[in-house]
Order: sequence, then C-alpha cells, then structure tokens
Amino acid sequence: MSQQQTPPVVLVDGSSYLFRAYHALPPLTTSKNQPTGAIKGVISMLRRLEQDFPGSKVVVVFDAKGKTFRHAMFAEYKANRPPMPEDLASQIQPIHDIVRAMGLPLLIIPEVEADDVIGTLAHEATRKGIDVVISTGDKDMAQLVSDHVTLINTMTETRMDRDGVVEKFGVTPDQIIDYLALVGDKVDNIPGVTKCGPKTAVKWLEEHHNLDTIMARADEVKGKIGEYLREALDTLPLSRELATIKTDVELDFSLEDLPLPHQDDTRLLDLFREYEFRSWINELESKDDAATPDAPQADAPADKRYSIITSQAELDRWLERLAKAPLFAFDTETTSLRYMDAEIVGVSFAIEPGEAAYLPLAHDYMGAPDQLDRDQALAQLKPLLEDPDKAKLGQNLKYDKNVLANHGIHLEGIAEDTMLESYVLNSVATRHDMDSLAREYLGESTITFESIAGKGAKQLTFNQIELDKAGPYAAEDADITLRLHQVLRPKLAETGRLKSVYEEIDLPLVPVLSRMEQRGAMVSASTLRQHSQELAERMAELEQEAHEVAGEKFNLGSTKQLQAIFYDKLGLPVIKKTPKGAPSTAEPVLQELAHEHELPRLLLEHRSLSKLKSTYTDTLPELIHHRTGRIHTSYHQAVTATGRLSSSEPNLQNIPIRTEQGRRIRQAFIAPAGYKLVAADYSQIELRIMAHLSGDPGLLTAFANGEDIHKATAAEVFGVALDAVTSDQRRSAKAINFGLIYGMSAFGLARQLDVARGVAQEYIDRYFDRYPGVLKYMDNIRKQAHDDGFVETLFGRRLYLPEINARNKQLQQAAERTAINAPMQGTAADIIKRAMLEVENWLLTEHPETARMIMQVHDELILEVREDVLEPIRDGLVKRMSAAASLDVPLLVEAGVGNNWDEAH
DNA sequence: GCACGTTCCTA
DNA sequence: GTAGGAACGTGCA
Repeated sequence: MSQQQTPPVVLVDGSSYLFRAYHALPPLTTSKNQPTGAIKGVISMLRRLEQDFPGSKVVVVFDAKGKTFRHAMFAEYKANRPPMPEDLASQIQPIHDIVRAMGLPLLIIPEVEADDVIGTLAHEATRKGIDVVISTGDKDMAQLVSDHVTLINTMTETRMDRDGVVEKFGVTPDQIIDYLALVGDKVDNIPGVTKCGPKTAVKWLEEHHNLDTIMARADEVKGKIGEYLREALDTLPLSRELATIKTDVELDFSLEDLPLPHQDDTRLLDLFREYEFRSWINELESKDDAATPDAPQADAPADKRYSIITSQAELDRWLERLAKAPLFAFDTETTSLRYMDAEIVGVSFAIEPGEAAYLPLAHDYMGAPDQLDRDQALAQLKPLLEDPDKAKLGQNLKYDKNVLANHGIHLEGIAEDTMLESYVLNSVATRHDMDSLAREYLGESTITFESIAGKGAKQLTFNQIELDKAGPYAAEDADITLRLHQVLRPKLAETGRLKSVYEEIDLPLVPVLSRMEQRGAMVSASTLRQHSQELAERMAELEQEAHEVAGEKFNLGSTKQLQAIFYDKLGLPVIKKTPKGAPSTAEPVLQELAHEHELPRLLLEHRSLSKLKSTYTDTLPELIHHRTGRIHTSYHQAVTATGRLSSSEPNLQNIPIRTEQGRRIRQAFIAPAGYKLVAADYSQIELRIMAHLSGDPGLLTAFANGEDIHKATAAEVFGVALDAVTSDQRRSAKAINFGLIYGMSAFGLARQLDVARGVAQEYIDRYFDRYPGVLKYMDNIRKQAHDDGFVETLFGRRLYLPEINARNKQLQQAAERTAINAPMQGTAADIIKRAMLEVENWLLTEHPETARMIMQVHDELILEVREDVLEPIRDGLVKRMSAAASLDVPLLVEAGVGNNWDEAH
C-alpha cells in the first residue's frame, strides 16, 4: 500500500551554506586561479537536495548586498562581521549563475535577509497546508519549525523537527526567539544578557516559559547573573526583535508562481567547464549521450554531417570547397604512430563545424569497399597541401607533415595547430591530445582510437578498420579540430602575450622540427656494437665478482634482491629510503656504502655500464631507420610545463657526456663523409637570464666583463680576491648558482655540498647580501605567483601553478620552486626556439646544400656542415644564436667542430 | 601483457 | 632544489 504524498517545498538558505562551504572546504581553484571551493560546496549541496527530494520545488534564497531593516533598528547589527574575503566574494556570481542554469528559482530580496524570505515562504506554505523543508546551517531557523516545517542541514546530513529542536536546544521552537534574545550573538552583535549562555537561558525559559515573564520577574533572579539580566532589560526587546525572523515580507509572487526545476544542460555544461568541475561535466555528458539525440550541446552543431568520399565526383566537390575555404581542418590516418614508417590510409577534412568528410584510400581488410586510388587522390591534393597561401589547421600537424613527406608531399601553410594553441594557453591544465582537449574545451567525449581499434598487442592498424567505424572516427577528428580551434583561438588572443608566443614561436617551429626529425642523425652502428661487446665482457666480470663477494648468485639489476643482500644478509646501514619506504640502493647510497663493503663498488660500476649498454649502445643501433640509415627522434612540442622541447625514440637529450665511457656514445654520433658536426651551445644561459630578469648590478657587471661567473660568485660569497678563489670555493659557488636557478632551500644546498644546514644558509645569506637584486627578484616572482597563479617568461609564455596556494605546505613550496625556475628555464627555451627559427631560415635560403640543423638539446644546436663552409656557418650560427634575444647581458655562444658529437662539443 | 616503482641519463 | 625519457624488475591479471 502506498501513500500518495505531495512532495515538500524545499527552501534553501544559500547564504548560510556559502560561508560554511567556504570555511569547511579546501581552497580549490581552477587552472586560471578562480577560487571554486565554495561554489563546489554549495552546488553539491543543492544537487544532493534535488536527489533527496525528487519532485520537490527547490527554492534558493540568498542575502542581498547592502543593509537590511535590522540595521535600521540597530546600527551596530552585524558590526562584528569581518568583511567578506575577496576569494569568497568572487564565488557568489558563479553560484548564482549555476543555480539559474540548474533551473532553480533564485531569490535575492533587498533590505531583508535570506532568513526572512524563507520565513515568509514557510509561513505561506503552512497556511496552504504544504509541508516545508528548510535547508540551512543556521540554528536561528529553529524558530520556524512546526508540524509542517522541518530543518535539514545538508552539510551534516541532520534533520530537525519539533522534537529535534527540543532535544537540541532544550526549548520548543516558539521559545527559540526568546532563547536567542537571552543568549545573544557575538557575531551578529545581538546584545543578549551578559554571561547568559544556553544553560541559563533554558533554565529561565523552563521556569517562566517566555521572555516577557522572565523580564517581569527579573528582580527575583539572584546573584551576579540577576544583575546582568536587570542591566539587559532595556535592550532585551531589541535583542528579541533582531532575533525574530520575519514571516511577513512583502513578496510580489506566491509559492505557486515559483517553477519546478528545469535544468539548462547546455548552459550548465558551459559553467561546469568554466569552473572545471570534471566529474559533473562527465555526468552531464553521459546523461546527454543517453538522452534524446536532438538535444544539442554547447558549441556543438545540432546535426553532424560526416561523409565518406568514395567517388571522384565527391572528391572533386570537396577539392573545390577546400580551395575556396579561408581555412580548413585536415588530418591524416595512417598505419603507424612512428612517422618514419607511417603510410597514409586516409585523410579527413572539415570546413564548417559539424560537417566533415573522410577520404579512405588504403583500407585493406577482407571485404573492404572500393576506394579511390591513393596515389591519384594524393596527387590531386598535393597542390593544395603544398600551397603556403592555403591555410591549414590541424592537431599536431608536425606528424601529418612528416607522414605526407613519405608520399612526396611537402605540407606548407601550417596556419593553426590546436595542440599548440592548447599548450600555449595552459601547458599544465590538460594533456594536449585531441580526446583530452575535446573533453576540456568542448565538454565532449570523442570516439577513441582504442574503441575502434582495440588495445594492446591485438590492436588493429587503421587500414584494418572497417569504413563504417573509420569514417565517423576520422571525420570527427577533423570536425573536433575545427571546433576546438574556434574555442581556443579567441582565448589565446585574450590572454596576455600568449598569441605572440603561439604565432611567433611555437607554430612556426613546426616545420623546422619536422625537417630536423626527417633529416635524422647519423650514428655508427659498428662503433656502438663494438662498445656493447666490451661492456658485456666487463659486466660479466663484475657480475661474477659480485656473486663471489655476496656468497650467492643474484640478479644485479633487481633492487629487491639487492636490498635483501645489503640490508638483511650483510647488515649494512640503511642510509636512505625510497618514497615507498623500502631501503634505497640508489647511486649516492651505494657511494656511501662503498666505505663499508666491497660489493657496492662492484655494483656501482656494473650499474653504470648496464645503463649505458641497455639504454644506448644496444638500443641506438636498433633505431637506425632502414630507409635512411639514420636515427630519427621525435621532438615533442606540447609536453613540458616550461616550454622546453622533449625528445623520444630515442631521447637525444640525455645522451651521456659526463664519464669517459659515456662520451664514447657521443663519439658514435658522426658526420657523413665530407661533412663535420658543428655544435653550438649557450653558455650559462639561465644564469644570464636571471641576471637580466633581476637586473642585479653585480651579476650584470660580472657577465658584462666576461668573468668566470662561478669564480666571481665565489669571490663575493667567500670574500676573497678573484684570483684567490680556490677550486673548492668555485665548486661551492657553482652549486649555489645552480641552486638559485632551481629555487633552492638551505636544506637542498647543504645536501648538495655536504655541509651543515647552517653553513649552507650562511652561503645563501651572503650571496643575497652581495646580489640583493636577485633576492628581490626571487621575492617578487614568488609574490607574483601567489597573486596571479602563474609566472611568465620574458616573451610572455605562461606557466600556471595550480598548487601555489595549496593548503599543503609541501605542495605550495614545490610550486614556489617551479615559479622561480620556470621563467629562467622557459625564457631559455623561448630563446633557443627563436634561434632555431632564424638559423633554419638562414640555412634554407643561403646554404640549402651545405648545412642543416639536425638536433637540439635544450641549450645546444647541432648542425651537419660541409667541410668547405665550416667557418662561415659556424660564425653565422654563433651570431644568430647570440642575437636571438637582446638581454641586458651578452648571450655567449660557444661552438665546436668535429667528426663526431663528442669532438664537436 | 600491463602498470608501477626505482634508478639513472641529460640540460 | 628545476625540467624531462627510458630501462628494468616486480606483482597483478
């Protein structure tokens, strides 16, 4: 048997939750540093209410700004309230917006408080026999409780009816006003009776039932408290009035006029995206997927027209449209992620949002439909793709450019790249692959490659994927790219100097990197194999010795077995633990343990050889491409937080240099016959940038005079003459200089130098004493990071620091170190990128046959140069690198020439 | 077969 | 103390 019941009206005291959410929840912020903790708290509370009271009207009431009638009654009302913190104030409008998008009536009535509006509506409902639930965190509301009115605190999940009030306060709901008048309220500045707290108030009310009687019998109350009561007699009526929630506010609507919730999903999704409420975005999206297909999403075209081009006539029509379009999105589907091996399987285009086409060319699964001939179709596309005046948009077009090159097409007119737009806009907010971007900026889920191709070893390549799956996937790629661009481009233009970073640095670098990747680097497989052989022999010796010393056979590469032998069997001291708490066997620990036992030394040598062998000498020959005989790395332009490039397959940016054995690997990087390698690197570029950014006179002078900067620092810090600096002092100064760039602490420096913390602190203090501009710069950059939530390079590239205001001090300090390091590391990255643009342009126009740039390693460029033009190329290279930025210090570039990378460096 | 932790190479 | 990529062993599926 079910009982039909009208659902209660839910009246929400928004303001009371606002403050509680603000104080109770961690200070969340978006990547743009908009605080969102209170928004999240209030909205999640509302969502819970909607769930708990299905079918109910939910009315949200907030205090209006400004004074209320209570201030007119009592000038000092709420005078003790501190002003609202800025990071709370900035969350009010967003909450209002979201409440409206949720389709909940939002009431903000001037000159009264939210309580009064709620009181009035509750009163009206009661009169009409409608049950009311008041959602509030404010105890004063207890005065409104009746047979029809209950309170619910959605944050603590507690409900309170009539009995609940008696239980909690010890008085009935209609005694609450008198109770509040007696007790008073410090924060609201309601006077009350001095020294009268809950206990006394309840005692008096039990005895006399109401305030009037208590006041009338004030003479009978003994003791000090009686005196206080009599003192308060004059103000008690006022206290009572202030504590009384109005139930007769004049409203120009009635309960029936307020609508049931009607959520605007599109608007809501927009807002959730703006404030980065990921889980809610996902929820809305999945709801949308399940809902009727005619509900359009934000930015999403109402209908999507994706076609598959299988006839020449259709291709002709698209070619014509593409030729006319001011900009079109373009994407290739291929057989491999490795650009050197990838063959084109199809291409897709989009000109208008929601409309895209896939041109399949090489699907070859059993029963694949007839497709246009790949070579012929590509030949028709070639003029368009190679025309620098026909603007193309893509997602990571460097890959497409490389792949097209495999088919003899040299993509030009790379006008926009959504991956780079997203990266420049915010390098850390999201990964920059298309699926992530669509989720982040369009609030849409895309068809993933895994969903059509499977994963792992059994993953299909694109040519094996059926057209009815491949078509929508590929067309969507082009469509999403176009729509992402429409969202990202305006954001770039709006934000600082990001537009110029994108347009003048990262985007034009795409073809430069593409060419470097395709050129590749020559390595001598025979040299590396010979080296591998020698390493293997030495490692075998070491392994045998180690087994003898340990008294058992074990795997030298297993940290776990090592831990057992070192710490359990041999009982060596545990010097350091890994993050997970296991005793570490890392290099510095082994160095230390080498004093105690012979085994660590054997192991250290074995490890370093094993590293070289497995990572370099064994692996590099395998990466030599069969077609070119060279090694082709991938440079990643949207990976690092700071603006640097990264390199993979192989990582050319961590080829060994420090040890003799390591340098032998560099020796395997060689120049072709008739050519030499020229390697040019910026000297101390980050310290120079620090000098420039800080403007410290001492540092500027030292660089201007061409001094050995570590020596100069040592002279200052240790107070000795320049020519009296010892090598030990110079070494310490060098560590200090590096530490500065990394945002060091005394603790870190102490560990680096192996001195006491106090000593390290003394060095730091003396440094800042001698270079006060640097100290000021460090302080400023920290402050800026805290205020803005981001730091900038000299050229305006931004790095957002979402954790800079984290409660967790460790996270916050880590963010501060990043804040100090990023402008220097990032400016250096900007500078070498600018240099690469200049150098490539110069070489392509003036020396296309004799010199080419093939590698970049953060502060170093490596060129292959024909032997007859070494001098002019080296000079021109140094000149252009030095001129890539004009700082207040010279940019010194050192260049070397050699038959291999080791010689040239 | 894959994710994770540890270690180690670079600027 | 900053920023990366890669190999290996281990434990789980």
